[in-house]
Amino acid sequence: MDKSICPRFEKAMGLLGQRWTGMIIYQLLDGPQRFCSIESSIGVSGRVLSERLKDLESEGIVKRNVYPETPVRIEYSLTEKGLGLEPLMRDIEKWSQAWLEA
Amino acid sequence: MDKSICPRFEKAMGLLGQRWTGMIIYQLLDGPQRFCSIESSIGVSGRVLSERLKDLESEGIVKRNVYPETPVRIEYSLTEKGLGLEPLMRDIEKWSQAWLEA
DNA sequence: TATAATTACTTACATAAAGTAAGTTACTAA
DNA sequence: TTAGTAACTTACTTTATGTAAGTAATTATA
Repeated sequence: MDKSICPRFEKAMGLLGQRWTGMIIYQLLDGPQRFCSIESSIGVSGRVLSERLKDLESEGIVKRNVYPETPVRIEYSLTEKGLGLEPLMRDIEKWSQAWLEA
Repeated sequence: MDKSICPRFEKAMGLLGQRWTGMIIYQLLDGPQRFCSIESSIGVSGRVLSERLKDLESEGIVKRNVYPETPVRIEYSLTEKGLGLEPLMRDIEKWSQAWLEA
């Protein structure tokens, strides 16, 4: 094993290369959203969504906001770090428009 | 399920969101490379690398070049479509430099 | 000359990740 | 009172990945 690749790049890829992570972030670019809304819009299972949101929160990419109304409302949003991924997401959009069939 | 997300974006994410795919493409940005070289540089198993290269080839992102020398030499390189992913890879680099610890 | 090594894989088997469906707790609307 | 929604969790099944060994062709080494 040579492993000359930058460990930060590797870590970023480890995050983004996980199933659903990119879709969740992309979805949150539209603004804060609730659990069930993310779930239904991208088609991820609750089991995995729950797992991913926890990971992303612990990485400081997503923030969990609790609004103590009745009933309580919980929204997930991107942090500054998470918003930093927008250019990247736009590149994926552009590439997919340019190179993939509809 | 609402699924208002662009199907092309979804497909792109389905590709890039697979384990190792991004690392393979990133590695190939440095130029054509042989199987065992990719294997050792990113630490992917031969089993999965073989699978991914076939997928990427069938998607037209990677090209398999056979040089009939003795012994035969096989190199993998990015197609134009694959090279189109460079800006995206550079954005991941930038983001990881800006937001992740070394 | 026999043995070991390399390249580009494939195969078989074990473990980890994801999907599915049901369950939970708190609350609301009919 | 019954049904429904939101935000999850749990148990179980299926799929994906990791690990290690095997293969075929060729080359280098003792």
